[in-house]
Amino acid sequence: MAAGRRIPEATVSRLPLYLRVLGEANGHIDTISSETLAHRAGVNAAQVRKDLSYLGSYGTRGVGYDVPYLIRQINRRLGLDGDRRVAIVGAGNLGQALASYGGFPARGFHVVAAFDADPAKVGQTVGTTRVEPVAAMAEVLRERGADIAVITTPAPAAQAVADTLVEAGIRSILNFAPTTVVVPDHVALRQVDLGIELQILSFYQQTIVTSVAGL
Amino acid sequence: MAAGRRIPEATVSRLPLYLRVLGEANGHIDTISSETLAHRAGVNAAQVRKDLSYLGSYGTRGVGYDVPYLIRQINRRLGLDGDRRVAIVGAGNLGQALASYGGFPARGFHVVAAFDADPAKVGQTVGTTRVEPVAAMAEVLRERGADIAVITTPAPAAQAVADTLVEAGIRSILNFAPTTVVVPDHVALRQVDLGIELQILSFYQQTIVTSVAGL
DNA sequence: GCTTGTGAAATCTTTCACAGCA
DNA sequence: TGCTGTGAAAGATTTCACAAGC
Repeated sequence: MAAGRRIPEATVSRLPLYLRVLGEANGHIDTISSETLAHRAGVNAAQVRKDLSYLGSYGTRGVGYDVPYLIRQINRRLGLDGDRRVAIVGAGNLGQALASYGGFPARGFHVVAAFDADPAKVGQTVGTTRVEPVAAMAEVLRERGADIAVITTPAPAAQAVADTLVEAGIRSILNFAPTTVVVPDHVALRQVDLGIELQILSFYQQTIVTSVAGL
Repeated sequence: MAAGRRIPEATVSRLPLYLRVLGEANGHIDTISSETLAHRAGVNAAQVRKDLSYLGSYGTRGVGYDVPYLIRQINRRLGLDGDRRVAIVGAGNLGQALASYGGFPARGFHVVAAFDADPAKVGQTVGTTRVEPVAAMAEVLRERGADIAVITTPAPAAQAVADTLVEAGIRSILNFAPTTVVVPDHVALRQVDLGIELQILSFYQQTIVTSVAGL
C-alpha cells in the first residue's frame, strides 16, 4: 500500500478510535500489536493492520507498533496535528457540557467562544470563556479565528445560526440540534442525533459493542 | 424481497434517519416519493427504495409512500412501537441536557430515573424526575422498570456504574463517558464519543452531510 | 406518465492466509 | 519465532436500469 494512497472512508472512521485506544495505552506500554489494539478497539486484527497500512509501514515485524510514533502518524494523516478553535452556539445544558468537557483540550480542540440568544446567559462563564450575544457572532468568530462551530440551540434556531456561521466563514459545523440544517457544499457538516442512537440501541438488544462517535 | 427478510445493518442504521424525515413531513404531506425522502435524508433514491423493500412492499407505484403508514411500519420493524423507560446516571450538564431533551417523549423514550453520586445533586429535579443517590440505583431501577440506561458520568466512574447497571438487569446501555466500558455479551452497548465526531469532521473539511446519531 | 420494487453489475469493505522481515 | 504488510477471496453495500403496476 504505502503512505500516499487515499484512505477509505471506513478506515477514516476507525482511526480516531485507534487514537483513543493508543492514547490510553501511551505511557503504560511502548509497543502494541495489531492483536491487542484490535481487541481494545473491538475490531479484527487483520482490519487494524490493513487500516494502518494505508498510512504507511509504521510497524515492526515481530514486534508491533511503537505507540507514541503511531499516535503522531495517525494525527498527522488526519490533519489533527495543529490545534483547532471551536465555537459553541447555544449555552444551554448541552452547550455547557461541551464547553467544559475535559477531553477536548487534550485532543487539541480549544473552545474559544460561546454564544446565546438569552440576555440572561450573556456574560456568564462556561468552561473558560464568556458567553457572548448571538448578535455579535460574526465579529467574535472572526476576532478569535474559530475553525469549527458546534450548534447546541433548540431546533427552531438552528438553521438561522447555521446561515450566520457560514456567512462568517466557518467551514466545519457539528449540529446537535434535533433538526436538519442545510449548508453550502464547501462546508463540512455532521449531524449528531442522539434519538437515533437510542433507536438503534433499542433495536440491537443483543451484544453490539460499537464505538460510534466520541465524547 | 418481502417482509420476512433479515434487514442488513447498513439499512438498520438509516431507518431511524428516514423516521426523522418522515416525522417532519407528517401532517404536511400525505405521500412521499423515494426521491424526496432520499433528498431530505441526504442519500440516494435507489437506496431508499432498496432499504424500504426489506420491510415489505409498502409503496404505491406512480404515487410514493403513505407517510403515516410508513412511519408505523418502520417503527414496528425496529421494535419501537412500545414505550421505553430510560434511566440517566450522572446528573451533570450532559445528563441534565438529556433528561430535559424534548425529542425523547415524542419518540417514545421516557426518562424515569436519574442518579448522581454527589449528595448536593440528590433531590434536585432534572427534566421531570428527581435525582436519586447512586447507592439506591439497583432498587430504583427495578421499581421503575427501566429498560435503557445512559451513562453521563466522568470517565473514572463509568465502569463501576456499568457493572451495577448490568447487575440490576439493564440490557441496553448508551455510554457517553469518554472511556470504554466492558459489559457481558447479553447487554447491548453503544459508545458515543463526541471527540471522534470532531476529529472526523476536521478531516472531512469538504461537504460531508452525514447523519450520525440523533439528539 | 410517474414511481416502486428488484435482479444484476459495480463498488467498497472485510477477512483470509501467507510471504517477508526483525 | 512472532508479527507486520498485503495480494487475493469472500462478503456486504450501493448503484444501475428497467419491468411492473398504479
